[in-house]
Amino acid sequence: MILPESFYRRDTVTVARDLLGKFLVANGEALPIVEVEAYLGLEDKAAHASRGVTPRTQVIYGPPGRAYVYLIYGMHYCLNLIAEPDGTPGCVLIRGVQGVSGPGRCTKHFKIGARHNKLPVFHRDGLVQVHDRGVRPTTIDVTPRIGITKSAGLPLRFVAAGLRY
DNA sequence: GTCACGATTTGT
DNA sequence: CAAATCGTGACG
Repeated sequence: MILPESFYRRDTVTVARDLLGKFLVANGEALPIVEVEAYLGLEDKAAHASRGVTPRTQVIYGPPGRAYVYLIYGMHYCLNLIAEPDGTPGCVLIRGVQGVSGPGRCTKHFKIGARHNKLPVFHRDGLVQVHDRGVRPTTIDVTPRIGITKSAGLPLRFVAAGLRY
């Protein structure tokens, strides 16, 4: 089933952990999420939302269950899912799905780009969806986030060590 | 308008 | 280790 909007209306870390094992569906393909990172609000200097509300970060402050897609280094897209209630910032970076490692490779694989930004992921006919197929991670590894300089070291990266179908 | 920079990936 | 490549945000 498609995860409802309420799934995302929780604290960012909880959403991040619960996203492991859920299926990312786009471009006619479905693969389980195996690696994510949580990005918080003003106190998290590595998060785009830490600069406050701007045209770009507005979606992160908006209602949950939307996609936040942005271009990084002028050549790769990163997919995030908005968490927390409307008005509270927080999002989860999809770093990897089964067989595909790296946020840039992930979006490339699913052909996700700028046109997906701000789209809800809980709609039946949406371009991007997230499904629950009853798959759960066997264990979850927790580590610092990758590729950041600010707020480095925080244990906000979550990796599914295995998947139990 | 101008400018420095980045939640990456790939090749040397 | 360095290049590729461009939207965003800060500043004037």
